[in-house]
Amino acid sequence: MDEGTKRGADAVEERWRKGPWTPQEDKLLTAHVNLRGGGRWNSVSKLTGLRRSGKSCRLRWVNYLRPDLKRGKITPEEESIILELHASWGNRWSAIARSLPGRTDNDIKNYWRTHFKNSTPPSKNNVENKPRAQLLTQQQDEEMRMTMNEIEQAAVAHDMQQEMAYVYPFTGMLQGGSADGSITDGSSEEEVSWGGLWHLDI
DNA sequence: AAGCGTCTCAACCGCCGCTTT
DNA sequence: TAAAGCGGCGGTTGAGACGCT
Repeated sequence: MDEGTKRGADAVEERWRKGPWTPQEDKLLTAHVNLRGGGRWNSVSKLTGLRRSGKSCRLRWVNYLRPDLKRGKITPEEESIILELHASWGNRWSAIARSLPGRTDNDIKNYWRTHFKNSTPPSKNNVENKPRAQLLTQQQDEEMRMTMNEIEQAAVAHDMQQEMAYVYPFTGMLQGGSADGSITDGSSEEEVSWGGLWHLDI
């Protein structure tokens, strides 16, 4: 059965914009996430006035707008991590991405397809044949080992978020916004505020 | 300089599983 | 408890950039 017919929210598709994001849309989304945080992506699209689905907003943020994203080529170190983790986990790109701070599952997926798809090394753990639950347990063990490294990286990401707050100072001008980027309670005013932001010449 | 093939990356689609009602 | 809503994930595609002939 077609997803669009089954799921009501996604079924009204004509009203959603598709295709490449404009700089204005990027700024709106960035400002909103900086102000109110991620998650609840459907409400993000409503509150910002963006004619994008919640899924599309999430994807844009996760793959492109996040301040802690690392740009540029995959380094040899990263490549060896990808190879190692892929041997253990298979195509679990999001899990692999969590072990490579600043890289998205999309980055890794694209990189793998380009460089290794047609020369896949034999998986030492034969991951393709393992049940998902077993994979998850193995993955959790692996992730536990990465924890200390991730804590360090999170600290770096926190610094970068503060930097973003500097880059997008107009977010602080909005009603309900606070200087430290903390999330405030939703109100009937916020739609008005975001509607106003949508019309800002930014 | 033009044509062609390859690479890179942004974005969409469909499915799955968790959460909420 | 079942259904609906939603977020997350993996697979796939298409357009633009780039390099080679």
